Amino acid sequence: MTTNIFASVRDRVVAAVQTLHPALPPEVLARIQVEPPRDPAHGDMATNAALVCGKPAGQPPRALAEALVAALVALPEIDAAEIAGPGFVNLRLPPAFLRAQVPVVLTKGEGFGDSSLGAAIPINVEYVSANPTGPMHVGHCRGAVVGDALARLLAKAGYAVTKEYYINDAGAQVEALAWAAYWRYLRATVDVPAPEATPLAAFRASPGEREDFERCFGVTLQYGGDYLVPVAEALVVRFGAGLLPADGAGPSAETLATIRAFTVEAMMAEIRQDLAALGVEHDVFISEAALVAAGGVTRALAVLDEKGLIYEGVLEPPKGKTPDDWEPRPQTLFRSTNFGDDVDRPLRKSDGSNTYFANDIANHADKIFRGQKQLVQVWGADHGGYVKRMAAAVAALSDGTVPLDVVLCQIVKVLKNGEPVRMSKRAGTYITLSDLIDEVGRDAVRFTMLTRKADAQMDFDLDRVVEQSRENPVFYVQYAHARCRSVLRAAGDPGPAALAAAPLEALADPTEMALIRTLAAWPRTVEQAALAREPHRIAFYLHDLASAFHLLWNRGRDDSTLRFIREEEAEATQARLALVAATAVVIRSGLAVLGVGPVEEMR
RNA sequence: GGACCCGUAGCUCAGCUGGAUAGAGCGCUGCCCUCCGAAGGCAGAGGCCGAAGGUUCGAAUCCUUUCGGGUCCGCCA
Repeated sequence: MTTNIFASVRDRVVAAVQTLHPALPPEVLARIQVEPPRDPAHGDMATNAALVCGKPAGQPPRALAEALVAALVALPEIDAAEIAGPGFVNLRLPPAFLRAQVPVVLTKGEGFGDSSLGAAIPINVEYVSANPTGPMHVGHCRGAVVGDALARLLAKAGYAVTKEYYINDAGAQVEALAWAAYWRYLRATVDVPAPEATPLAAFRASPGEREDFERCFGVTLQYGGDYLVPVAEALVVRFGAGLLPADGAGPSAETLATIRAFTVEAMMAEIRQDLAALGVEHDVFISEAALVAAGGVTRALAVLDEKGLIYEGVLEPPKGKTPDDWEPRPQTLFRSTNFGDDVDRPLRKSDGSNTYFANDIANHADKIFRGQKQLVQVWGADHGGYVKRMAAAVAALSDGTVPLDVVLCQIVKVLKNGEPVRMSKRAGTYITLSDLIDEVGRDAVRFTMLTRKADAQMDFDLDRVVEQSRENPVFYVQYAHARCRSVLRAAGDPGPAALAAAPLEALADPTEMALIRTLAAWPRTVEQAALAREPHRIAFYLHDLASAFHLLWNRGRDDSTLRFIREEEAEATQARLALVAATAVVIRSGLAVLGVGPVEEMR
C-alpha cells in the first residue's frame, strides 16, 4: 500500500531513466525530483529528470524528455505526460489512482504520513533548557513549542527521538538564585532573633528590602521576584530556622548549597508544570551539576586532549570593541578553528574553573556517548554566535560523524491592543507562560508560535489569536475539522472501515480532486519538513488543507449537487463522506505533530 | 573590526534545499444573502524578490561585492 505517491511515482521515473541510460551514476539519479507543479494546471506532478540527466547522459534534455514521456505513458499509474519548458515532464495521474489515496488515509488513520525516512536513527532534540532561576515567560515559549513540534515531526518521519532538557543548575546564575532565596528566607523568618552586632541583626533592624539585604551582606542580588516567596515559605516548612547562621554572618557554603538545591528543585517543579500546561514533553532531564559531578567535563575534555585539540595560549582582544579591563592572559583553549570557527575558544576561566562552553562540551559529549547519531539544538537567537564553536566541538568529539543542527528562534514580540507589551522583570510587566496560556489557551499559543519560520521575528497579537475569523489560522484550521465532524455526525458517524470500502467514482469535481491531491501531499510534506527541521511547514500545510476543504464546502453553497450529503445520490454521498472523513484524519494527524488538539465543534 | 540571522505586494509573512507566468492572509476596489450551509463567498488591482556583478539549460533560492535591520563577540549561562 503506497502512502507517499510522490515517492512511488519517482521510483517509476528513475526506473524509466535507468532503462534509457543504464550507466547514469547514482548521484545524478539522486537529483531527480518529482513534486507538485507550482501551477496545478500543469498536471498532478512534474519531474526535472530530463533536465538533470540530459548532460550526463549525453542527450539534449528535450530529446531525453521525449523518450521519457514515451516510457511513462505506458505505465498504468500515468495517464498522460507532456514536455514543458526546457525539458520538464508534466504528469497526469489517473483519477482512480488519486482517489485510491482516500481509503489509504482511512485505513492508516492518523498514522497516515508516518515515514521510514529517519530509519530509526537515534536523534537527540534538546529544547527549552531554561535556567531554573524563575518561572517560564513568553521568551522561552517559542523555543519550547518549536522544539516539541520538531521532536514530534522527526518521530513521525521515522527517527528514534530523544527529547531532552539540559538543566543549567551549575554556575553563577543558580548561585545568585540561592542568594535571592536566602534573602526571602530571612524575611520569612523575621520572628527569629539574631545575635547582636552581626549582619543579620543589622538586616533585622532594617525594613528587610532587597537593598537592605545587599547592604548588610555585601552582595548584589540578580534575582528576587515574588515567585521566591513560596519557595522561602517552603524552606521554612522544611528546615524551620535551621538555615539561619548561628554567628549571624552570611550563610555557610553548606547552607547556601542546601538552599540552592532546594530552590532549583522548586523552580524545576514550576517549570515542569508550565511545560505540562503547554503540552510540551521531555524524555530526559540532564542536570549540568550532576554531569559535572560525575566527571563528564573531565571525560569529554580528555577526548579532545587525546586528539591534540587543547592547548595553553593567549587570545587576541576582540577587534573594534575591546573591553575596558582587557589584558592578555594565557588560557586553556580548544582548537575550534580546526573545524571552521573564527577563533579558538577558552575552556577555563582565569580562576581555573570551567567555562560554560567546557560544560556544554560535556553535555554534547554525553549525548554522543549515549549513542545519539544526530543532534538538534533549539536555541534563542542570542546564542547565534555560539553555534560555530559548538558545531566544532561536536565534530571534534565525533570525528565528524555526528551532525549538529541548531534551530535559532527569534524573539517574540507580544502585542496587546496593537501595542507592544514591554517585558521587564523589574517593572512587573513581564508575562509568564502560564499567564499567556490562561489568556489565549494552549492550542492557540502552540499553533501561533508555529506560523512563522523559527528564524523570523514574530509578533504575537493577543487579540488576534483568539479571534474567530479567517484572519486567525488557528481558528481556520480548527473550523475545517469541526465542519468535517459536523458533516459526519449528520450522516450518523459512519466508521472508517465502512467508508474505506465506498466506491469513489463520484469524486470528479475539480474542487474534490484538488482536496484529494492535498491529502496525498501530506506524507511528502512530513518528510520535507523533517529534513529541513522546519515544523512551521506543517502549520502552513494545514492551512492549505483547510483552505481546500473550505473551498469545497463553499462550492456546495452555490451548487447543491456538490453538497456532501444528498439523499437522492447514495453512492455520491458515501464517496464524499469518505473524502470528508479522510480530510478530518489528515487534519488530526497534522495537528498532532503540532501538539494541538482537534475540536469537534466550534462554540 | 569580525561572525551569524533577516531584507519578497501598502502591512504581516510563505515560497517545498536551483525549476515553468513569484504565492497566501490582512488592507484596498467591485459584485453576492426574503429561503435551503454568509462568524462568509466570488472577482480585481497591487512586485525590478534591497542593489550590482557572477555561476548554468534555469536564480527570490548558490558565490562575490555592497546598502539597510537584528543578534552576538575572553573570565554570563
